[in-house]
Amino acid sequence: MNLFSDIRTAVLGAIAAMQAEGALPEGLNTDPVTVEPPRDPLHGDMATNAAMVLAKPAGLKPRDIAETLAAKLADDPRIASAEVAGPGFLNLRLENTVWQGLPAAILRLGRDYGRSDLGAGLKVNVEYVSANPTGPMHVGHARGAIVGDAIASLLAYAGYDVTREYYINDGGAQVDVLARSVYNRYLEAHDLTVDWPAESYPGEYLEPVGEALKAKVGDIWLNAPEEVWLEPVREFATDAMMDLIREDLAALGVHMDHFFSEKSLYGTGKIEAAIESLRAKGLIYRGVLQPPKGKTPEDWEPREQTLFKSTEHGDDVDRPIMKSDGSWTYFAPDIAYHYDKITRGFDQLIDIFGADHGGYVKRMKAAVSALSDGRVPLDIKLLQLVKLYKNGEPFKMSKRAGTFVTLRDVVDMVGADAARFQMLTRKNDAPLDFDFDKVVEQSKENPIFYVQYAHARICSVLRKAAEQGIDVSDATLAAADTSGMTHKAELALAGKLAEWPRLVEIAARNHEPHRVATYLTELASDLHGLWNMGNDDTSLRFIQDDPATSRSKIALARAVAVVISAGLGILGVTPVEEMR
RNA sequence: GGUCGCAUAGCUCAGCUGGAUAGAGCGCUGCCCUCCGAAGGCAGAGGCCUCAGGUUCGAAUCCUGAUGCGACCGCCA
Repeated sequence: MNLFSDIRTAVLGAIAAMQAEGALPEGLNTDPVTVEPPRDPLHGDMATNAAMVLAKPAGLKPRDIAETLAAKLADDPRIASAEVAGPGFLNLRLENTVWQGLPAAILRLGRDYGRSDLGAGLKVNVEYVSANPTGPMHVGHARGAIVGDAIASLLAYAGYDVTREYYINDGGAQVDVLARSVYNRYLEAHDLTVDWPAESYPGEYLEPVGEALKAKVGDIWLNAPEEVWLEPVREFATDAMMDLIREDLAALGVHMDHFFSEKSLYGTGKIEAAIESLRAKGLIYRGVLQPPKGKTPEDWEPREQTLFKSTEHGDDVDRPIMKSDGSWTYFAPDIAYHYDKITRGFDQLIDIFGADHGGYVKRMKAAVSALSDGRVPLDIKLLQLVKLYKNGEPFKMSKRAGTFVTLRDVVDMVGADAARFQMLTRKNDAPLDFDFDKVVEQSKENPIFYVQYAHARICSVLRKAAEQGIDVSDATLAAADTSGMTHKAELALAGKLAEWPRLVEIAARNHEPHRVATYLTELASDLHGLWNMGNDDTSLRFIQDDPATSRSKIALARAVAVVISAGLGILGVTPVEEMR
């Protein structure tokens, strides 16, 4: 249920009635008609721009349309008044009964209040994290994991059929480097001394992998040439790394539906098939690229390569898909991977990348556009850096100094809930400050605490009421008589709850889960405000002398808790019932 | 040089995909617990929404350009 769309439907009905009477021409596009909360509550409960957006196509004055529309809408039993204001706004005031009925409706629906059919079951693939399987994940990966996961949850809540996917970069040269590093650890496990080349992963986390390899194969590869062991060690090592990564993700509460191996694209004809698909559209050719404008690399020399004509789909230059030695560039498997997603029937694709991959957005979008003939939209979210702080001081990461912060470190230090909420308080294209002390601080400065505190306070009221023998089950609360709910603070809180389904749709449409965090903070603020009003005006306290009145007050509070719980659920944060 | 992103209160940031007098937290000033959790709340002060054009009934929001900051820039993923 969504009060804003309900009223919008009423507005559209009134417009249709005016058309039937000849007061408005037929065939008007009503898509731009919105019903939204006015910025200033004094203007009413809801405002519509209908008269203003219809004025021009209808050839009429906005205020004239608004006057007629207002008269029609005033007949709606839910609408108390409709007033024309400003350049042609129509300010609507709803009957108190509408707000009074909201808590019961929310309690009946539970956390499903706010669910939307916006997605209409469309299949969406959200690809995120996709860290190279060469070591433990660091804080940057954590942001990607959390944001991707929250987008996936948000879209699922908004009615999309969502698949969470991880692309394992196990096909490139870096996994060979990993394999050699693990082989070194394997040699060390046999008490041999080894040389570490510059290109290697000397981290201690590979020691147990070397030990495990020794335990598995014994000494059979000690003197074997690389051709013999490279392939099996690579597989052994990447499996071990993926186990590590899966554990790290689980610690954050992230669970993928599908892991897609880049390696599975090689030698299976999948890359060739994807490229053939492009070739069939006339988008593959042999050619020589110009050097990048303004910055010619020292060793630049013209080379003929196999190119993808990405410029036909919005890119700035065509992109190489095959190196001059005939092997694929990294772009080729990326094309094949996205081709695979398209052929699996996804209607929309979302990729979560680090900001350092910004240069690949256009070519990737071009590839998806070409492969799907423009049918499948690809949205790429670029995540800015996470800046770490400790006690307000910048915290520099350094592998050598031993202050390299892994994803697991973050979870161990602040917990998955605090980490998740904090990472979701900023939009993706803004850098994020992450202070290890502030995210666990118990004060209103810390939004996660502030929201949790509101939820805990409500739970506290429910416990207290139950102790006094008041039945606070949702079913009983939903049946409470809320006709006494007339104070403007209570009605305003109900109004905030009415915005939840609308906010879900806006956030989902934009793939912006941070809006949920922002909304929850506002909702918590309203709850705290009402709570404190109870200090001066005892009639606003949730628990009253009379059980029936108590139930009607508690119904509103409980509805707030339900929405907080639903919102936190989307963010992957567990609502707490008491602060300790 | 090119591409992309960002620019809003002293600081950190929201701002509903174009709406009315631009919001919150911190910091500053002054208040509120005999009362469900004060771990909270209320009020005040604080703005050229970087700048210049444009689009229209209307712009912090969309377009163009400028300035500043950041990321990236042909066989590395």
